[in-house]
Amino acid sequence: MARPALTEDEISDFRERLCEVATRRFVEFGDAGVSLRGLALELGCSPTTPYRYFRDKDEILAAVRARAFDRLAHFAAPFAGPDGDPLSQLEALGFAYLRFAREEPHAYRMAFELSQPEASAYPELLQSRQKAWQMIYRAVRRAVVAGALAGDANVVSHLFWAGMHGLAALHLGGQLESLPIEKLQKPMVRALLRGALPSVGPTTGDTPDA
Amino acid sequence: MARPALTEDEISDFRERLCEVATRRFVEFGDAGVSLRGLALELGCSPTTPYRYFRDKDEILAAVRARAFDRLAHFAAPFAGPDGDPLSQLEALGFAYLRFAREEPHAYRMAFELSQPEASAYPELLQSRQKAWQMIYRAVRRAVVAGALAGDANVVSHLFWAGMHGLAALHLGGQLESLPIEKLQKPMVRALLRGALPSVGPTTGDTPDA
DNA sequence: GTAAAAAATTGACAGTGTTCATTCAATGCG
DNA sequence: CGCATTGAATGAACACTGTCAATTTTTTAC
Repeated sequence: MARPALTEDEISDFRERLCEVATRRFVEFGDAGVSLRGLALELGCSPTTPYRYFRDKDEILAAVRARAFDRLAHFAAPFAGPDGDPLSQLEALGFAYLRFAREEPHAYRMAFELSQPEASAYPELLQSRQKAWQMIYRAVRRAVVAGALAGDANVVSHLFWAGMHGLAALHLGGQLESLPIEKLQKPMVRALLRGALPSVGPTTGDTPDA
Repeated sequence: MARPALTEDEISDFRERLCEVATRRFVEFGDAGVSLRGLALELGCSPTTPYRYFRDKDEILAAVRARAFDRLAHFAAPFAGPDGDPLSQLEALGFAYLRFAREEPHAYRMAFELSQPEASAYPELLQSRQKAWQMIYRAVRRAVVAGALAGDANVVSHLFWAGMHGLAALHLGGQLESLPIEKLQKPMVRALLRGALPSVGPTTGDTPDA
Protein backbone atom coordinates (compact mmCIF):
# COMPACT_ATOMS: atom_id res chain seq x y z
CA MET A 1 0.00 0.00 0.00
CA ALA A 2 2.81 2.34 -0.73
CA ARG A 3 4.68 3.84 -3.60
CA PRO A 4 7.14 1.30 -5.05
CA ALA A 5 10.82 2.00 -4.81
CA LEU A 6 12.82 3.02 -7.85
CA THR A 7 13.66 0.29 -10.29
CA GLU A 8 17.26 -0.66 -10.80
CA ASP A 9 16.89 0.56 -14.36
CA GLU A 10 15.38 3.87 -13.32
CA ILE A 11 18.32 4.45 -11.02
CA SER A 12 20.94 3.62 -13.62
CA ASP A 13 19.05 5.63 -16.22
CA PHE A 14 19.13 8.74 -14.07
CA ARG A 15 22.77 8.19 -13.21
CA GLU A 16 23.60 7.78 -16.88
CA ARG A 17 21.74 10.92 -17.86
CA LEU A 18 23.39 12.92 -15.12
CA CYS A 19 26.84 11.72 -16.18
CA GLU A 20 26.18 12.74 -19.76
CA VAL A 21 25.05 16.19 -18.71
CA ALA A 22 28.01 16.53 -16.36
CA THR A 23 30.41 15.55 -19.13
CA ARG A 24 28.92 18.04 -21.58
CA ARG A 25 28.95 20.81 -19.02
CA PHE A 26 32.54 19.99 -18.10
CA VAL A 27 33.49 20.40 -21.75
CA GLU A 28 31.56 23.65 -22.08
CA PHE A 29 32.09 25.40 -18.76
CA GLY A 30 35.00 23.56 -17.15
CA ASP A 31 35.03 22.62 -13.51
CA ALA A 32 32.58 25.38 -12.67
CA GLY A 33 29.92 23.75 -14.82
CA VAL A 34 29.63 20.57 -12.81
CA SER A 35 28.13 22.17 -9.74
CA LEU A 36 25.07 20.47 -8.30
CA ARG A 37 22.95 23.51 -9.05
CA GLY A 38 24.26 23.77 -12.60
CA LEU A 39 23.55 20.11 -13.25
CA ALA A 40 20.07 20.44 -11.73
CA LEU A 41 19.30 23.36 -14.00
CA GLU A 42 20.00 21.31 -17.12
CA LEU A 43 18.44 18.14 -15.72
CA GLY A 44 15.26 19.96 -14.77
CA CYS A 45 15.33 18.79 -11.19
CA SER A 46 16.13 20.11 -7.76
CA PRO A 47 19.76 20.54 -6.73
CA THR A 48 19.35 17.88 -4.07
CA THR A 49 17.64 15.24 -6.20
CA PRO A 50 20.96 13.66 -7.30
CA TYR A 51 21.58 12.85 -3.65
CA ARG A 52 19.12 10.02 -3.93
CA TYR A 53 21.15 8.48 -6.77
CA PHE A 54 24.65 9.34 -5.59
CA ARG A 55 26.08 9.51 -2.10
CA ASP A 56 27.78 12.84 -2.70
CA LYS A 57 29.52 14.83 -5.39
CA ASP A 58 32.62 12.73 -5.15
CA GLU A 59 30.63 9.71 -6.20
CA ILE A 60 29.33 11.70 -9.17
CA LEU A 61 32.87 12.60 -10.19
CA ALA A 62 33.94 8.98 -9.80
CA ALA A 63 31.13 7.89 -12.12
CA VAL A 64 32.09 10.52 -14.68
CA ARG A 65 35.72 9.45 -14.48
CA ALA A 66 34.73 5.81 -14.88
CA ARG A 67 32.91 6.66 -18.10
CA ALA A 68 35.96 8.55 -19.34
CA PHE A 69 38.11 5.49 -18.74
CA ASP A 70 35.50 3.41 -20.54
CA ARG A 71 35.81 5.63 -23.59
CA LEU A 72 39.58 5.37 -23.47
CA ALA A 73 39.33 1.58 -23.32
CA HIS A 74 36.84 1.57 -26.17
CA PHE A 75 39.13 3.82 -28.18
CA ALA A 76 42.14 1.59 -27.67
CA ALA A 77 40.36 -1.75 -28.02
CA PRO A 78 40.75 -2.15 -31.82
CA PHE A 79 44.51 -1.95 -31.47
CA ALA A 80 44.77 -4.40 -28.60
CA GLY A 81 43.23 -7.29 -30.46
CA PRO A 82 44.93 -10.62 -31.14
CA ASP A 83 45.49 -9.97 -34.86
CA GLY A 84 48.46 -8.56 -36.69
CA ASP A 85 52.12 -8.21 -35.91
CA PRO A 86 52.46 -7.67 -32.13
CA LEU A 87 54.97 -4.86 -32.38
CA SER A 88 53.04 -2.96 -35.04
CA GLN A 89 49.87 -3.37 -33.05
CA LEU A 90 51.56 -2.11 -29.93
CA GLU A 91 52.89 0.90 -31.79
CA ALA A 92 49.40 1.58 -33.18
CA LEU A 93 48.00 1.28 -29.69
CA GLY A 94 50.40 3.96 -28.46
CA PHE A 95 49.36 6.27 -31.25
CA ALA A 96 45.69 5.58 -30.55
CA TYR A 97 46.20 6.35 -26.87
CA LEU A 98 47.70 9.74 -27.68
CA ARG A 99 45.11 10.41 -30.37
CA PHE A 100 42.44 9.89 -27.73
CA ALA A 101 44.16 12.38 -25.45
CA ARG A 102 44.29 14.87 -28.34
CA GLU A 103 40.78 14.34 -29.71
CA GLU A 104 38.98 13.95 -26.39
CA PRO A 105 41.09 16.07 -24.07
CA HIS A 106 38.20 16.59 -21.70
CA ALA A 107 37.62 12.88 -21.28
CA TYR A 108 41.32 12.31 -20.70
CA ARG A 109 41.53 15.16 -18.22
CA MET A 110 38.47 13.90 -16.38
CA ALA A 111 39.97 10.44 -16.17
CA PHE A 112 43.39 11.51 -14.91
CA GLU A 113 43.17 15.02 -13.53
CA LEU A 114 39.87 15.25 -11.69
CA SER A 115 41.14 15.61 -8.16
CA GLN A 116 40.00 12.62 -6.15
CA PRO A 117 42.27 11.68 -3.27
CA GLU A 118 40.20 8.66 -2.33
CA ALA A 119 39.67 7.22 -5.79
CA SER A 120 40.15 3.67 -4.56
CA ALA A 121 36.82 3.82 -2.73
CA TYR A 122 34.79 3.52 -5.93
CA PRO A 123 34.78 0.01 -7.43
CA GLU A 124 33.16 1.18 -10.65
CA LEU A 125 36.01 3.60 -11.23
CA LEU A 126 38.66 1.03 -10.41
CA GLN A 127 37.06 -1.46 -12.76
CA SER A 128 36.88 0.96 -15.66
CA ARG A 129 40.48 1.99 -15.15
CA GLN A 130 41.47 -1.63 -15.01
CA LYS A 131 39.67 -2.19 -18.31
CA ALA A 132 41.64 0.60 -19.98
CA TRP A 133 44.85 -0.60 -18.41
CA GLN A 134 44.36 -4.12 -19.72
CA MET A 135 44.25 -2.83 -23.28
CA ILE A 136 47.89 -1.93 -22.80
CA TYR A 137 48.87 -4.91 -20.73
CA ARG A 138 47.42 -7.50 -23.11
CA ALA A 139 49.10 -5.94 -26.13
CA VAL A 140 52.45 -5.92 -24.37
CA ARG A 141 52.09 -9.44 -23.04
CA ARG A 142 51.23 -10.69 -26.49
CA ALA A 143 54.42 -9.17 -27.84
CA VAL A 144 56.39 -10.74 -25.03
CA VAL A 145 55.01 -14.25 -25.42
CA ALA A 146 55.56 -13.92 -29.18
CA GLY A 147 59.20 -13.17 -28.49
CA ALA A 148 59.01 -9.71 -30.04
CA LEU A 149 59.73 -8.02 -26.71
CA ALA A 150 61.86 -9.10 -23.77
CA GLY A 151 61.50 -8.49 -20.06
CA ASP A 152 58.62 -8.70 -17.66
CA ALA A 153 55.33 -7.85 -19.36
CA ASN A 154 54.14 -6.02 -16.26
CA VAL A 155 57.21 -3.80 -16.18
CA VAL A 156 57.20 -3.10 -19.90
CA SER A 157 53.51 -2.27 -19.99
CA HIS A 158 53.88 0.09 -17.06
CA LEU A 159 56.75 1.83 -18.82
CA PHE A 160 54.67 2.05 -21.95
CA TRP A 161 51.73 3.52 -20.07
CA ALA A 162 53.89 5.98 -18.17
CA GLY A 163 55.54 7.18 -21.35
CA MET A 164 52.22 7.72 -23.09
CA HIS A 165 50.69 9.38 -20.07
CA GLY A 166 53.69 11.64 -19.61
CA LEU A 167 53.35 12.93 -23.15
CA ALA A 168 49.59 13.31 -22.84
CA ALA A 169 49.82 15.09 -19.50
CA LEU A 170 52.46 17.55 -20.65
CA HIS A 171 50.52 18.18 -23.84
CA LEU A 172 47.23 18.80 -22.08
CA GLY A 173 48.99 20.88 -19.45
CA GLY A 174 50.23 23.20 -22.17
CA GLN A 175 53.81 22.39 -21.27
CA LEU A 176 54.81 21.37 -24.79
CA GLU A 177 55.19 24.72 -26.47
CA SER A 178 58.37 24.54 -28.48
CA LEU A 179 57.66 21.02 -29.69
CA PRO A 180 54.23 19.65 -30.63
CA ILE A 181 53.20 16.24 -29.41
CA GLU A 182 52.96 15.01 -32.98
CA LYS A 183 56.74 15.19 -33.27
CA LEU A 184 57.24 13.35 -30.00
CA GLN A 185 54.84 10.45 -30.05
CA LYS A 186 56.62 8.34 -32.62
CA PRO A 187 60.07 8.76 -31.01
CA MET A 188 58.56 7.96 -27.62
CA VAL A 189 56.85 4.79 -28.78
CA ARG A 190 59.95 3.65 -30.63
CA ALA A 191 62.24 4.39 -27.69
CA LEU A 192 60.07 2.47 -25.26
CA LEU A 193 59.70 -0.50 -27.57
CA ARG A 194 63.35 -0.50 -28.55
CA GLY A 195 64.27 -0.49 -24.91
CA ALA A 196 62.56 -3.87 -24.55
CA LEU A 197 63.70 -5.51 -27.76
CA PRO A 198 65.18 -8.93 -27.03
CA SER A 199 68.25 -8.26 -29.17
CA VAL A 200 69.18 -5.21 -27.15
CA GLY A 201 68.87 -6.76 -23.74
CA PRO A 202 66.44 -7.27 -20.91
CA THR A 203 64.52 -4.29 -19.59
CA THR A 204 65.26 -5.10 -15.99
CA GLY A 205 68.69 -3.58 -16.18
CA ASP A 206 71.11 -5.55 -14.11
CA THR A 207 74.27 -4.34 -15.77
CA PRO A 208 76.25 -3.10 -12.76
CA ASP A 209 77.76 0.14 -13.97
CA ALA A 210 75.93 2.80 -12.00
CA MET B 1 52.32 64.43 4.54
CA ALA B 2 51.01 60.95 4.08
CA ARG B 3 51.73 57.40 4.96
CA PRO B 4 54.47 56.01 2.70
CA ALA B 5 53.58 53.23 0.31
CA LEU B 6 54.78 49.69 0.92
CA THR B 7 58.42 49.04 0.16
CA GLU B 8 59.24 46.60 -2.59
CA ASP B 9 60.83 44.45 0.11
CA GLU B 10 57.77 44.59 2.35
CA ILE B 11 55.62 43.41 -0.53
CA SER B 12 57.89 40.52 -1.47
CA ASP B 13 58.31 39.62 2.20
CA PHE B 14 54.58 39.30 2.71
CA ARG B 15 54.22 37.35 -0.52
CA GLU B 16 57.00 35.02 0.55
CA ARG B 17 55.51 34.47 3.96
CA LEU B 18 52.10 33.77 2.50
CA CYS B 19 53.54 31.27 0.06
CA GLU B 20 55.31 29.43 2.86
CA VAL B 21 52.14 29.24 4.91
CA ALA B 22 50.16 28.14 1.89
CA THR B 23 52.66 25.40 1.13
CA ARG B 24 52.66 24.13 4.69
CA ARG B 25 48.89 24.18 4.87
CA PHE B 26 48.65 22.38 1.52
CA VAL B 27 50.84 19.64 2.94
CA GLU B 28 48.81 19.42 6.12
CA PHE B 29 45.23 19.97 5.02
CA GLY B 30 45.29 19.52 1.25
CA ASP B 31 43.46 21.80 -1.11
CA ALA B 32 41.00 22.80 1.61
CA GLY B 33 43.81 24.34 3.64
CA VAL B 34 44.72 27.01 1.13
CA SER B 35 41.49 28.94 1.45
CA LEU B 36 41.85 32.69 1.93
CA ARG B 37 40.29 32.45 5.34
CA GLY B 38 42.51 29.55 6.35
CA LEU B 39 45.62 31.40 5.25
CA ALA B 40 44.48 34.55 7.02
CA LEU B 41 43.99 32.61 10.24
CA GLU B 42 47.59 31.43 10.26
CA LEU B 43 48.96 34.71 8.93
CA GLY B 44 47.14 36.69 11.59
CA CYS B 45 45.51 39.05 9.14
CA SER B 46 42.13 39.62 7.60
CA PRO B 47 40.97 37.32 4.80
CA THR B 48 41.05 40.26 2.40
CA THR B 49 44.53 41.53 3.20
CA PRO B 50 46.26 39.27 0.65
CA TYR B 51 44.29 41.04 -2.05
CA ARG B 52 46.65 43.97 -1.74
CA TYR B 53 49.62 41.72 -2.50
CA PHE B 54 48.01 39.40 -5.03
CA ARG B 55 45.41 40.09 -7.70
CA ASP B 56 43.35 37.02 -6.78
CA LYS B 57 43.72 33.47 -5.56
CA ASP B 58 44.92 32.29 -8.94
CA GLU B 59 47.92 34.55 -8.63
CA ILE B 60 48.60 33.08 -5.19
CA LEU B 61 48.49 29.57 -6.63
CA ALA B 62 50.79 30.62 -9.46
CA ALA B 63 53.31 31.97 -6.94
CA VAL B 64 53.11 28.75 -4.92
CA ARG B 65 53.59 26.68 -8.05
CA ALA B 66 56.55 28.81 -9.09
CA ARG B 67 58.25 28.11 -5.77
CA ALA B 68 57.59 24.40 -6.20
CA PHE B 69 59.29 24.49 -9.61
CA ASP B 70 62.16 26.38 -8.02
CA ARG B 71 62.64 23.59 -5.53
CA LEU B 72 62.55 21.01 -8.29
CA ALA B 73 65.21 22.95 -10.19
CA HIS B 74 67.30 23.28 -7.07
CA PHE B 75 66.92 19.58 -6.42
CA ALA B 76 68.06 18.61 -9.91
CA ALA B 77 70.80 21.20 -10.27
CA PRO B 78 73.67 19.12 -8.81
CA PHE B 79 73.09 16.46 -11.46
CA ALA B 80 72.91 18.86 -14.39
CA GLY B 81 76.38 20.27 -13.93
CA PRO B 82 79.17 20.14 -16.52
CA ASP B 83 81.21 17.52 -14.68
CA GLY B 84 81.31 13.77 -15.02
CA ASP B 85 80.29 11.35 -17.73
CA PRO B 86 77.30 12.85 -19.59
CA LEU B 87 75.29 9.63 -19.70
CA SER B 88 75.84 8.81 -16.04
CA GLN B 89 74.94 12.35 -15.10
CA LEU B 90 71.77 12.19 -17.15
CA GLU B 91 70.83 8.93 -15.54
CA ALA B 92 71.48 10.43 -12.11
CA LEU B 93 69.35 13.41 -13.07
CA GLY B 94 66.46 11.13 -13.93
CA PHE B 95 66.74 9.39 -10.58
CA ALA B 96 66.97 12.74 -8.80
CA TYR B 97 63.85 13.94 -10.60
CA LEU B 98 61.88 10.94 -9.42
CA ARG B 99 63.37 11.12 -5.95
CA PHE B 100 62.08 14.67 -5.73
CA ALA B 101 58.61 13.50 -6.73
CA ARG B 102 58.80 10.81 -4.06
CA GLU B 103 60.31 12.86 -1.24
CA GLU B 104 58.42 16.08 -1.89
CA PRO B 105 55.17 14.83 -3.38
CA HIS B 106 53.32 17.94 -2.30
CA ALA B 107 55.74 20.24 -4.09
CA TYR B 108 55.55 18.10 -7.21
CA ARG B 109 51.77 17.96 -7.09
CA MET B 110 51.56 21.71 -6.60
CA ALA B 111 53.84 22.25 -9.56
CA PHE B 112 52.03 19.96 -11.96
CA GLU B 113 48.54 19.29 -10.66
CA LEU B 114 47.27 22.55 -9.18
CA SER B 115 44.48 23.29 -11.61
CA GLN B 116 45.33 26.46 -13.47
CA PRO B 117 43.89 26.72 -16.96
CA GLU B 118 45.55 30.06 -17.67
CA ALA B 119 48.99 29.28 -16.31
CA SER B 120 50.69 31.13 -19.14
CA ALA B 121 49.50 34.46 -17.74
CA TYR B 122 52.03 34.41 -14.89
CA PRO B 123 55.60 35.23 -15.97
CA GLU B 124 57.06 34.21 -12.61
CA LEU B 125 55.55 30.76 -12.99
CA LEU B 126 56.74 30.39 -16.57
CA GLN B 127 60.24 31.44 -15.63
CA SER B 128 60.49 28.99 -12.72
CA ARG B 129 59.21 26.19 -14.89
CA GLN B 130 61.71 27.13 -17.56
CA LYS B 131 64.46 26.98 -14.95
CA ALA B 132 63.51 23.44 -13.98
CA TRP B 133 63.15 22.42 -17.59
CA GLN B 134 66.61 23.68 -18.46
CA MET B 135 68.13 21.32 -15.89
CA ILE B 136 66.97 18.52 -18.16
CA TYR B 137 67.67 20.20 -21.44
CA ARG B 138 71.23 21.17 -20.61
CA ALA B 139 72.09 17.67 -19.40
CA VAL B 140 70.71 16.13 -22.58
CA ARG B 141 72.36 18.64 -24.86
CA ARG B 142 75.68 18.04 -23.18
CA ALA B 143 75.33 14.33 -23.88
CA VAL B 144 74.43 15.06 -27.48
CA VAL B 145 77.33 17.38 -28.19
CA ALA B 146 79.63 14.87 -26.51
CA GLY B 147 78.41 12.25 -28.94
CA ALA B 148 76.98 10.06 -26.20
CA LEU B 149 73.44 10.54 -27.47
CA ALA B 150 72.07 10.99 -30.97
CA GLY B 151 69.11 12.92 -32.28
CA ASP B 152 67.78 16.39 -31.66
CA ALA B 153 68.50 17.50 -28.11
CA ASN B 154 65.12 19.20 -27.89
CA VAL B 155 63.28 16.03 -28.86
CA VAL B 156 65.33 13.77 -26.59
CA SER B 157 64.99 16.05 -23.59
CA HIS B 158 61.23 16.28 -24.07
CA LEU B 159 61.03 12.50 -24.23
CA PHE B 160 63.12 12.27 -21.11
CA TRP B 161 60.93 14.76 -19.28
CA ALA B 162 57.72 13.09 -20.43
CA GLY B 163 58.94 9.69 -19.31
CA MET B 164 59.94 10.95 -15.88
CA HIS B 165 56.75 12.93 -15.48
CA GLY B 166 54.62 10.00 -16.57
CA LEU B 167 56.13 7.81 -13.88
CA ALA B 168 55.85 10.54 -11.28
CA ALA B 169 52.25 11.35 -12.18
CA LEU B 170 51.11 7.73 -12.10
CA HIS B 171 52.95 7.18 -8.83
CA LEU B 172 51.47 10.23 -7.15
CA GLY B 173 48.05 9.44 -8.59
CA GLY B 174 48.13 6.08 -6.85
CA GLN B 175 47.90 4.28 -10.17
CA LEU B 176 50.99 2.15 -9.62
CA GLU B 177 49.69 -0.49 -7.29
CA SER B 178 51.03 -3.77 -8.55
CA LEU B 179 54.46 -2.34 -9.29
CA PRO B 180 56.28 0.26 -7.18
CA ILE B 181 58.00 3.16 -8.88
CA GLU B 182 61.33 1.99 -7.54
CA LYS B 183 61.21 -0.98 -9.89
CA LEU B 184 60.29 1.19 -12.84
CA GLN B 185 62.58 4.18 -12.71
CA LYS B 186 65.76 2.46 -13.77
CA PRO B 187 64.17 0.62 -16.72
CA MET B 188 62.51 3.86 -17.79
CA VAL B 189 65.71 5.89 -17.71
CA ARG B 190 67.61 3.16 -19.49
CA ALA B 191 64.95 2.73 -22.16
CA LEU B 192 64.80 6.42 -22.91
CA LEU B 193 68.56 6.78 -23.05
CA ARG B 194 69.03 3.60 -25.05
CA GLY B 195 66.48 4.86 -27.53
CA ALA B 196 68.78 7.77 -28.30
CA LEU B 197 72.11 5.97 -28.33
CA PRO B 198 74.00 6.76 -31.52
CA SER B 199 74.86 3.11 -32.15
CA VAL B 200 71.21 2.10 -32.18
CA GLY B 201 70.04 4.74 -34.60
CA PRO B 202 68.50 8.18 -34.75
CA THR B 203 65.55 8.94 -32.52
CA THR B 204 63.47 10.44 -35.30
CA GLY B 205 62.40 7.12 -36.65
CA ASP B 206 62.16 7.14 -40.43
CA THR B 207 62.11 3.41 -40.98
CA PRO B 208 58.98 2.98 -43.10
CA ASP B 209 57.35 -0.12 -41.70
CA ALA B 210 54.21 1.16 -39.97
C1' DG C 1 -11.12 8.38 -0.71
C1' DT C 2 -7.73 7.65 2.34
C1' DA C 3 -3.45 5.96 4.50
C1' DA C 4 1.22 4.96 3.81
C1' DA C 5 5.58 5.17 1.89
C1' DA C 6 8.85 6.71 -1.36
C1' DA C 7 10.47 10.62 -4.11
C1' DA C 8 11.25 15.31 -4.71
C1' DT C 9 11.54 19.94 -3.18
C1' DT C 10 12.34 23.89 -0.24
C1' DG C 11 14.95 26.26 3.19
C1' DA C 12 18.71 26.59 5.70
C1' DC C 13 23.72 26.27 7.19
C1' DA C 14 28.55 26.65 6.84
C1' DG C 15 31.90 27.38 3.72
C1' DT C 16 34.18 29.67 -0.47
C1' DG C 17 36.30 33.88 -3.42
C1' DT C 18 35.63 38.57 -3.91
C1' DT C 19 34.11 43.62 -3.64
C1' DC C 20 33.33 47.90 -1.34
C1' DA C 21 32.70 51.14 2.12
C1' DT C 22 34.75 52.01 6.29
C1' DT C 23 38.22 52.30 9.87
C1' DC C 24 43.02 52.27 11.30
C1' DA C 25 47.70 53.87 11.18
C1' DA C 26 51.61 56.45 9.92
C1' DT C 27 53.65 60.43 8.07
C1' DG C 28 54.97 65.69 7.16
C1' DC C 29 53.54 70.24 8.13
C1' DG C 30 52.16 74.28 10.84
C1' DC D 1 51.77 68.79 19.84
C1' DG D 2 47.53 68.61 16.66
C1' DC D 3 45.97 67.64 12.33
C1' DA D 4 45.01 66.65 7.61
C1' DT D 5 46.25 63.30 4.17
C1' DT D 6 46.97 59.05 2.20
C1' DG D 7 47.90 54.24 2.01
C1' DA D 8 46.96 49.87 4.54
C1' DA D 9 43.85 46.88 6.80
C1' DT D 10 39.36 45.50 8.04
C1' DG D 11 34.20 44.03 8.41
C1' DA D 12 30.13 43.50 6.20
C1' DA D 13 28.00 41.84 2.46
C1' DC D 14 27.11 39.21 -2.11
C1' DA D 15 26.84 35.33 -4.96
C1' DC D 16 28.34 31.11 -5.04
C1' DT D 17 29.26 26.12 -3.39
C1' DG D 18 28.07 21.16 -1.20
C1' DT D 19 24.98 19.20 1.93
C1' DC D 20 21.46 18.11 5.51
C1' DA D 21 16.60 18.29 7.64
C1' DA D 22 12.03 19.22 7.40
C1' DT D 23 8.41 19.54 4.34
C1' DT D 24 5.63 18.70 0.42
C1' DT D 25 4.35 16.14 -3.55
C1' DT D 26 3.45 11.87 -5.91
C1' DT D 27 2.17 7.08 -6.38
C1' DT D 28 0.46 2.94 -4.90
C1' DA D 29 -2.98 -0.57 -2.11
C1' DC D 30 -6.92 -1.11 0.47
